[in-house]
Amino acid sequence: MKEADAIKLFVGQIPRNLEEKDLKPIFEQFGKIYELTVIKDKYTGMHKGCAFLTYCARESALKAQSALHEQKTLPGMNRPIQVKPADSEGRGVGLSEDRKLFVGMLGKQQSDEDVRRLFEPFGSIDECTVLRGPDGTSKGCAFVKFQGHAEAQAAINSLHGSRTMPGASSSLVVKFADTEKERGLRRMQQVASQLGIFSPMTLNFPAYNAYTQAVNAQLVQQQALVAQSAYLSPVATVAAVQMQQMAALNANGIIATPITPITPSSGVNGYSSLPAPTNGQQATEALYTNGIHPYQAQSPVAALDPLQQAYAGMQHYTGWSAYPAAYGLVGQPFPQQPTMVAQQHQQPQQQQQREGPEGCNIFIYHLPQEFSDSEMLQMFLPFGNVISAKVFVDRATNQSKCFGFVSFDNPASAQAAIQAMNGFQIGMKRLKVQLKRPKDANRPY
DNA sequence: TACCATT
Repeated sequence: MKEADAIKLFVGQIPRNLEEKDLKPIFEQFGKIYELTVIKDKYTGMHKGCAFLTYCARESALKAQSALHEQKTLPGMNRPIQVKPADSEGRGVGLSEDRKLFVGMLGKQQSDEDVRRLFEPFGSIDECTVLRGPDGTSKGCAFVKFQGHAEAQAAINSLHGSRTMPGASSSLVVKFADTEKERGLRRMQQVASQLGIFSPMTLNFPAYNAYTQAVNAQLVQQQALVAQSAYLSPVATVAAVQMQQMAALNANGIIATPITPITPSSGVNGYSSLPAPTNGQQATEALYTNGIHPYQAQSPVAALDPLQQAYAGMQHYTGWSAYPAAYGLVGQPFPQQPTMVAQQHQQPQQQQQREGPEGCNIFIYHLPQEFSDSEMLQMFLPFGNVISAKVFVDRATNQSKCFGFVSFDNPASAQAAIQAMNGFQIGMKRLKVQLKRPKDANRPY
């Protein structure tokens, strides 16, 4: 079926709305395709914007690479498509991890070529890309991949901090790019800052002892929940913990006050009788000062996958663990254990825009710009079985329109989600969460 | 002060 020396290609810069069937015509003009797979998130099934492509013939792969790589830009993308042998094909060349550099503090006007010239003296460059925003302006940083680790290290040694580029606010940064684990962590931190939660490392507030004690007590419960749900799915676990924390913080005005008041179920954990910290930072610091976090050495989390470990890791750094106070605090009965992710684990495919029965579908507005299907899904997973989660995207720019729909398989979940999340403040905005209007609602007859 | 996308 395929030649013994066939090459598996990695294809990058694919719009997330294109599936295999859409991509096939683009690639089959270079030969018969043996396999074409869009890369999706293992747990959520979300399109990652790239794919693997194997032609039956080696020659077809070479033709496709030379015709397409960096040559053509797919609609909605701001960089040309990437077509090159997958990392797994690398013979002799080391993993990209230890030879790929992140370069920061570049001038906004520096191009790929400018950066390449700067790094050329240190060795052969495989890849050199300035990162750009949706409007095409440089983010002032780039990736530079050398063929070997030593060359990359040499570039760091002589270039890092060596000069200040025109227009840059400080001297050139040259370091190894984040590993996958670090990227996960960084994403979590972004979400954390979206929610107005800050690193305890940067703050120095006095500890809240009573609060800290209460939180400490809750940690036991939290560990139990984590242990339980770990059997379902790591993401579901994380989502559940995260959402309970968020919802509870929200309910207590620690990071936000919902427009729709949530009545704390009093006395579930005795929390309501404790002095509430006036803001998230104090809570964070209090916990951190005592060195408490829910994922100690013996925690059941120890054996979980990298994604979850990334979350667990973040708790060390960002003090996310400072917000567990919350258990049982959400007025709304806490949603049944989410199972959608676990199911999807077997069948990650065709997560189309399914709609639930009337009363099961909710409309969410004022989503953060950077929330995609995946983030919104995670946000609502804890309220029940999610049938679909769709953020609407501008077709021209591929940018979120900041609203979307989530469908559950039962009305109670939808109500729980509305109750807990309507008015939830994120940054300067509050989520609007309400039942989706039935299709024919506004039609006269 | 930013980290694209590798099953």
